[in-house]
Amino acid sequence: MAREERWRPAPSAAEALAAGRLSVGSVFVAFPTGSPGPGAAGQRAWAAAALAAGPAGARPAGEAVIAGETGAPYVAGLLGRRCGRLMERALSALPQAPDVLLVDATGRDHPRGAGLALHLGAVLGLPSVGVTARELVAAGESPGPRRGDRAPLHVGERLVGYRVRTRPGTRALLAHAGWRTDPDVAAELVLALTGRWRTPLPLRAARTLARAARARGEGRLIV
DNA sequence: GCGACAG
DNA sequence: ATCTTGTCGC
Repeated sequence: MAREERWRPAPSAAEALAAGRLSVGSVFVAFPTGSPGPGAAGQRAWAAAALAAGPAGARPAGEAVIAGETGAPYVAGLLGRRCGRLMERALSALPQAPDVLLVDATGRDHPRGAGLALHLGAVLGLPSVGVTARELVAAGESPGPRRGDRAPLHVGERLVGYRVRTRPGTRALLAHAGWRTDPDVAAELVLALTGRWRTPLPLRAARTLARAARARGEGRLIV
């Protein structure tokens, strides 16, 4: 594989979004309500992708929902085997490809340096950034209390991302460098897509879509 | 041996 | 991830 050039929105993620020159694709996988344990192989699952643009990603530009089965049981460090295919299918079903992927998974914070966010970007040929609530193998202090405060996350000596305070009074999120992105772009993008909510807007949209599909699939909702 | 362990 | 219980805020 040829060397991949670093990607970064110019002049900044926030300005590119505001100017309508940057679209973001996000995915979320929902699992059956009340299923016991961390998750088995061949389990029913619903994956939704959301395409967003505009300031803070507030403009919906497309969506896709698919149903399927998990490829493997949940094992920390092997999330791709469980959710990779589902996420790939949902993202590929979007009406158009986004400029960057925002994935609910780790990037370089991984035992082999390649979490699912990084994999998805490589497979789909798109820059990617990871967002999680906690680290896999990385370590770092927690950031200050104000929105925008950040603290570095390291795996050994290598900087792999940042803990980012996206909203005061809530737990910091982890922004992970992914495919063709570095830790600073990851943090910048996550901050540009948050404000009112702790979670980046496109990720929230995908989560809502996936859970609605699950509700329909479980017969809990009409429409 | 014990706890930790992305979603 | 999902669940549960409780609290705060719109």
